Amino acid sequence: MSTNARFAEIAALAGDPARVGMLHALMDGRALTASELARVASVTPQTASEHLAKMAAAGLVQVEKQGRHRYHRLASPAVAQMMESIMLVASRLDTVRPAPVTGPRDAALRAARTCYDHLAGHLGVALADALVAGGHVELSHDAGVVTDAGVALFGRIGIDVTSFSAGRGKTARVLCRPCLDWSERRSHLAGAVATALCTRSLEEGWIRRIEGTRAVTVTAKGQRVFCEAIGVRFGGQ
Amino acid sequence: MSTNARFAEIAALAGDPARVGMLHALMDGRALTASELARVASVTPQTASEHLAKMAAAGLVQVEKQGRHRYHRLASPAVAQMMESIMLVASRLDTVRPAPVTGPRDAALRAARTCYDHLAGHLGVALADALVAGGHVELSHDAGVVTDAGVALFGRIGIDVTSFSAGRGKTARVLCRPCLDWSERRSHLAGAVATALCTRSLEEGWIRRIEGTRAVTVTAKGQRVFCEAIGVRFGGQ
DNA sequence: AGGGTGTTTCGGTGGCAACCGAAGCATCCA
DNA sequence: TGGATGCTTCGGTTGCCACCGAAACACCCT
Repeated sequence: MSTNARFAEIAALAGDPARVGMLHALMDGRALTASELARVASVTPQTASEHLAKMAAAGLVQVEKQGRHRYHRLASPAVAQMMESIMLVASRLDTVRPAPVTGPRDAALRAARTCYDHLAGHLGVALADALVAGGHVELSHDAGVVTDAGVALFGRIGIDVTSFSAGRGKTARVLCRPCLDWSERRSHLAGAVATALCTRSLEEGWIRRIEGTRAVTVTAKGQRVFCEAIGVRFGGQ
Repeated sequence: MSTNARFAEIAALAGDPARVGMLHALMDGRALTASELARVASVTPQTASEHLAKMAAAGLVQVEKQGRHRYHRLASPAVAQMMESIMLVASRLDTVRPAPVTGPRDAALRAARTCYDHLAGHLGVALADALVAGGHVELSHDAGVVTDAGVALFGRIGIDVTSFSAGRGKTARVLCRPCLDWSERRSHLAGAVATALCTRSLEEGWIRRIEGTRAVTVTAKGQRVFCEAIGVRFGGQ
């Protein structure tokens, strides 16, 4: 198959509303069953099955059999990044937004959500802002670095930045990248450090997943930690 | 329109072989006429017109009228980055490649090409390798920085790295990002510095565009400069 | 004005793919 | 072993869309 055709195949797969629903639901990195995905996409199980078979064949999702369930997950971080980049174009930075009808569910998503393996939404942007303001991270349009002060800060909340790049020598500090947030229209942090921060936040109960969505809530403990350790200012403070 | 539907719309537009051909041809950042795009996509002008109208309406391409020609270009760098990320997924890093039938035209593309605004292909990867090997750039999976030695090197070939981040203060060195090369399967450089390098290379005649494609050739002068200033080793040396 | 070229609009056709109902497998449980 | 549940395969229908020929439109040149 030619390069062009293969490209079109992938994009076309991502171009169906039902499949978009499924892929979107998988964007938090978890593995979901076929019926769960059928539900989020609002199609019957048969139809979902076809979609999933196609996406699996094309290498967009991976399937894992477990008893009578079949768990599906995104095949690779590259797929998640592709979704992000399409979302970015779809959010049309250049045009005025036509009355974004945001339901309550949407509001939670905009407030805080996982973006495959890191934090996004208002929370994600606030964290990035605080880290930059505190001199712990330096961000440009294209890349980001963790400063020495940042290494110390992450160490204080239990994240060993240097461990991520063992053996890489000098690149120890080059561990994050900006990721344009589709709801906030500003950069939040992605990359190894951001992944670690997200993972640790879930482990420590600083944030909690809202069942069935990518949205998360910040717990009271989380607010304290994010405020005191990182300097995030939440609404009203 | 809901977020999901808009996402699907964009991806579906990118999911047609003819449109892929056109978008691909626009990936070097130039603006092409409708008939040129019809030719590269192997469709009649009427069909191309429809495709272009749709893509323009969706915000994928921008149209500029000039006399009886209509020049089309990618609407934004975000679109180019979306294309790149889809290409990456389409190249399937995880599977064995099924006999990549590479014609001579493909060979030129693989050797050296522009990737929207920077250099890719064998040349792009060789440049990135040389810069990393020389300690001028540090790259990780997610980000890259130009070292002090790198700032000096770019200065010697007429690129003032510090000028790119005027007013940004500390982020002066954070100016590049890795971009996985679909033909080489390794990272080349993207970002502001890479853009400047590409632009300057064209200006100074170190590389020359091959008419009608994204491919470029390295001139004798270019070989000398890339070798002596940056330390790139070309085949046979 | 008139011919030539680049581009779009219109109408019609063909093919593909998303969808569902029904039936068939696979797996777990009693 | 029989029945429930999760999932897939099959067959048939429907609707959409890519495509082209023909014709109209826009612009340039002489």
